[in-house]
Amino acid sequence: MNEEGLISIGEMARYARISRPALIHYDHLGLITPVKRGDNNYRFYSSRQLQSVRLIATLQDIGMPLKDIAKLVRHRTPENILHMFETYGARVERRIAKLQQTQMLMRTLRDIIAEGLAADEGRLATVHMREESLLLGPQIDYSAGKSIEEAMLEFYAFCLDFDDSLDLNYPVWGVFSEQRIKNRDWNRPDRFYFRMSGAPDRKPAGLYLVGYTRGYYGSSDGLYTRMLAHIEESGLEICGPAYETYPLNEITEADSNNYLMRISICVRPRAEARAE
Amino acid sequence: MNEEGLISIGEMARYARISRPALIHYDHLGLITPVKRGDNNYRFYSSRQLQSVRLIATLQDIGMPLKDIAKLVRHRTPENILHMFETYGARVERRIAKLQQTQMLMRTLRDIIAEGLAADEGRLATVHMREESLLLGPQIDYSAGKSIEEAMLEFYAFCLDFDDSLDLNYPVWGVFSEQRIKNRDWNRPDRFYFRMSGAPDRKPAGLYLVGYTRGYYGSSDGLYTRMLAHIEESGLEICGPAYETYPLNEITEADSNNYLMRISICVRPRAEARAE
DNA sequence: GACCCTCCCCTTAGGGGAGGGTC
DNA sequence: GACCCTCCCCTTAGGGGAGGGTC
Repeated sequence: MNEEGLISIGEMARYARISRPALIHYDHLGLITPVKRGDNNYRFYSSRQLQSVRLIATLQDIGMPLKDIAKLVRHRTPENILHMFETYGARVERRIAKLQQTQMLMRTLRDIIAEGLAADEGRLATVHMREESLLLGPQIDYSAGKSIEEAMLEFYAFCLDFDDSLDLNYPVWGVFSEQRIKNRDWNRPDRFYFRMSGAPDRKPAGLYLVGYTRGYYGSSDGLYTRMLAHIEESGLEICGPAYETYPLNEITEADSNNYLMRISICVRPRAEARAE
Repeated sequence: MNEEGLISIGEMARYARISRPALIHYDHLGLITPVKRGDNNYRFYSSRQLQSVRLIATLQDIGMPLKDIAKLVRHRTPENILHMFETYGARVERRIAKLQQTQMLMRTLRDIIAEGLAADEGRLATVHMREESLLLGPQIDYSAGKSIEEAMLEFYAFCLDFDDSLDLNYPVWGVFSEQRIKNRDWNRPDRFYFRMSGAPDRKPAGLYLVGYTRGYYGSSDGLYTRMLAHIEESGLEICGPAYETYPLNEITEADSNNYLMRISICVRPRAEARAE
């Protein structure tokens, strides 16, 4: 600080928490010009200018281009400033909502990946699973020779139809009906679904036989065969659909033969067994 | 969609909500390459790639540079992805907190400006004011010939000392002690303060005589003179400090002679009057 | 030694054509 | 007519020096 109570560019940078080059850039744009230049051409700012510098930095931080800031500063009136607060207040609101959505997404993906890492790949386990909320697509009609790729695209379109602001970030998985499993028709899901919190549909809580296997999408035959045998041997019976998920997929694996699939089949003790 | 269930770049752009040039850019960087090129050199993406495109777009949206995304995609493993979620989850958390702070700031500034616009500039009014939270600086010692500019800088330094993550966005205003007002020493506040919610100090609720005047910082003599006369005539007496604020200042006014100052002096009915 | 000045070159992530072919 | 391709030029907001002076 000099004897007039003015501060150098370095001091202003420190107080306002912006860089020295940024202040020089603002000066060049005429956004905020030091109140004085020394005989040595040094810039000197008044402490009153700190508030203006901070406002510029804050507006920039919430995404206002310097060009627009300059225009606003040139034509500043109470009305223009209030109008800007309204516009940008709404933008900041939306931005926060978006970031919170992204946090939800990251947590969901994290849980999915963690499950993949924790999977006991060799074993089949009968466990009680909690209810999950999911967005369930329509029944897929394969009669016209529709491919899985086509069906998946239709599912994406269905999701956008359901909520056109939906970000299609979540992995798409398949549901297989009891009938289809028993028919050993293991490569064509009945429906696709997203697992995401707040979705309208439910995977019911209950007993599921859970198994894991490695491989590219659709290489599930071996696992289904083992699971059906296990159901037979263990006195269980299928009592609902099977859900296929890929806890480890192209997001985490470079080698597509290394994707990790999980199948969970809804089961219960067999009728005869229960009658005993 | 073609017969293999693949989609064109335009379709991918629509589903993933990013621009066509952005997809081409991702392709050039090797970030996400279409599964196929047509004989006409058209790009064709598989529907499975939508998830990857969305992840890239989302990571970019939360501030990850494409270079880092490319590195992560090249070396993707469950562990690396989980680590990235942790790092960026924390960043998003901080970002949200910052944006919420900015919303608070915008609301406060909006209220201040709205007050300035609504001010009845000619009139003096005795009103009951609510408590306000503020950050009060130390008593200013003018004995060593300290200027107001210097004192204000010390106040800023004091604030950073109080909380070094404080953004100095809020306007700085002055408090004048009862003694100083009576001494007609109207140009040097006893303390500076910020008005901001959540601050530790208080402007007490109570009765205040409120007046407004236009002019540059410090041109308050005329208004104080009128206010003291009014207090005398109205059977009031001063019972606490005066608070000076500038509802309209360099933020909203290009002409510095047009700043709007508000003085609120803590008053009560005079003792003799009360005794009647 | 720490600061300040003025060039000047460089970067990121595409947007916007031009010029030409394709469904 | 709506899409797709490959250049190629342009933009925003400074960061990082070089080369030289100042407290």
